[in-house]
Amino acid sequence: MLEDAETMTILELSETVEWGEGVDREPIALTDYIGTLRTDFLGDFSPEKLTITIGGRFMGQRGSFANLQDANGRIQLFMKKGTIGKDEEEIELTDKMMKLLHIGDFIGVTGEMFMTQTGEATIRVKELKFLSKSLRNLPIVKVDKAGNKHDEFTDPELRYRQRYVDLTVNPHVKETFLKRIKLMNVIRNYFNDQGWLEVETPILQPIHGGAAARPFATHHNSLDMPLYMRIANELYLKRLIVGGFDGVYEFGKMFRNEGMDRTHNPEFTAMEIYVAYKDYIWMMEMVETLLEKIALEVTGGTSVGYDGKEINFAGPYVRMTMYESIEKYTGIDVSKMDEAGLREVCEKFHIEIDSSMGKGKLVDEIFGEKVEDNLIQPTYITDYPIEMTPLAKKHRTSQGLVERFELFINGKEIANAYSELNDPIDQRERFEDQLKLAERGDDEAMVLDEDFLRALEYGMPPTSGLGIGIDRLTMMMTNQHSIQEVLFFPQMKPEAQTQIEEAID
RNA sequence: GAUCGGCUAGCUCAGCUGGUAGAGCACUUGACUUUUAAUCAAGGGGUCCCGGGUUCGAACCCCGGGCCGGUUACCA
Repeated sequence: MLEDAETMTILELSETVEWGEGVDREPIALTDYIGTLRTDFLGDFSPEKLTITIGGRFMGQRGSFANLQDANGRIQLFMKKGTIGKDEEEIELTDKMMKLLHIGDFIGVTGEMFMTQTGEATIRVKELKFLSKSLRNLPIVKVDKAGNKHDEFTDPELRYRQRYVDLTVNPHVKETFLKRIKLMNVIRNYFNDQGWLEVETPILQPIHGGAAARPFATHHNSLDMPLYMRIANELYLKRLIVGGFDGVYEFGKMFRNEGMDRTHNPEFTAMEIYVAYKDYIWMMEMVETLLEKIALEVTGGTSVGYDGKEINFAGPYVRMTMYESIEKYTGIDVSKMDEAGLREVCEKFHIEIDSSMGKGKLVDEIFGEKVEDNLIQPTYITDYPIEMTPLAKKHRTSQGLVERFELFINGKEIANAYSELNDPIDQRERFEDQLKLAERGDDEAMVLDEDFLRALEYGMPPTSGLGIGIDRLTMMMTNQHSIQEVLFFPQMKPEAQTQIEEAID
C-alpha cells in the first residue's frame, strides 16, 4: 500500500511502463561490475576501446553527470541529453527516459570509459536501458570534498527496520557485513582444510540441553508434544563424535528467551566444534592459530583497534587459572574456601548473592565482578570449579576443577571450551547435581538428557569441544559496539500493533 | 525492570515565554549542461508518535500509553 504522497510517482510509473513496452525486455548482458571497473580501468587505460555494459541503481545526478551504484561500488556516468541512441527516434526515447529517471531506479548502461578533466573515471553512456523502478525516495547521503557526510541516514530504528535502505545508502554498513561473511569463511576454510566436517543438528529439540538458559517453547501439532528452540547444540554434536566422526562443527542460530541489550539478541550465531582425541590444551593452541588468521584476513593485521584499544590477536595468549586470576585482582586465594568462606568474600566486595547459589556460582560471581573487566588482551581463563560446568571432564590433577577454558577479550567472553566429559557414570552424577541445584531454586540448572547418557554409555573417545560467539567476535573484528550492527535483521518490537493484527487475520 | 534522552515533510534537523508549521537534501516544472554536497528560478508536500487533560488557543504545559536509543540491573 502506498501513501497519497506517492501518487505522483505512481502516475510517473504508469508512464514509464507505457513507454517501457516498446523497450527490449531481454535480460541485459552485463560485461562488467562497478566494483572492479575503476581499478581495472586505471590499471590498463586504453581509451575508446573499452566498451562496457553495467547495471545498477541510479543514485543522483549533477548536470550531465550521474552516479551508478552496484553491489560493490559506484561509478560516474556521463549522460548528455540528445546524444544517447542510434537514431532520432531512439534519442527521443532516451531523453524521455532520462526525464523520468530518479534516484533509486535500476538502469543498464552501455558506453565507453574515459577520464574527465577532474580526473574521475567515467562512462560515456551510448545506450540506456531502464530496468526497474523505485517508488520510494531513498534517503540520499552526500559527501563533500572534506569527507563530511550530509543528511546521513543514521536513525538506528529506521536503519534496523529497513536494513535494505541502510545497506543501499551506507557503504560502511555493507562493509561490516562483508567482513562478517569473510570471518565465517576463514573459519570454514581452516576447519575444512583440517578435514573437519560441517554438520547440521536439530533446532527443534524435545529437551533443551547443552547450556543453562531459558528456551523458547513451541508445540508440534501432529505429534502433540512440546518442542524447544535450541539453546545449544553441544549434546547433538557429541552424539556425532560417538557415531565415529573425528571432527564436526556447526555454525548455528541459538535461541535464548532472555533480556535484550547491546550484546544480546534472542537469536544469535554460535560456532561449535568437537575434535576427537584432543584436549583443552590442544584447543587453546588451535584457537590462537584460528583467531590470528581471522584477524589477519578480515582486518589486514593481527592488531585490531577496538573501543579505542589495540587488541593483539597474535598468539600465544596469557593463560591463568580462574583461581589465579581472582587472586591476581583481589589478592584473595579462594581456591581452598568452602561455601561459607566464599559467601564472606562476596559480602566483603558487596557482590549480590542469594541462597540458591552453590560454590561454583559464587566463584563465578566474584570472577565476574572483580576480574572480567581487566581482561583486555586475549586471555585464557582455565580450570573452572566443577559445580558450574556439568559437561566438562574432571581436571587431571586438581581436585574439584574441570578442564575448561574461556577466552576473554576486552572484558567479554568470546569462546568457551572443554576437555569433554566422556565418562557416562560421572556425567549422570553431574546431571543429578544439576537437579539438586534446580531444586534449590536455580532455574537455569541443566536438564538431564537420558538419550545423551545412553550415547556416552556406548563410548565416546576423549574429545575437546569449543564454542565461539560469532556475533561478538564479529563486533570485535569490525569495531562495532552493538550486536545489532552485526546482525542483518536484529529483533525489534513491531512498528505498529495494527501490522501484527493484519498479519494474524 | 529502573532511570535519562529522543520521536516535527521521504531523509537530516530547527521551531524562543503556549499565539496560523520551518530549512537543507529528495520530489515536480523550467533554465543550464565537464559536474562531483553541481548551480539558478519557481512549485507541491505535515495524523508535529498515539490517547486524554489544562487553556480563548498546545508541536510546546500536565496525565496515560507506544516505539527507539543511552546508562544500569537481571540473564552464562
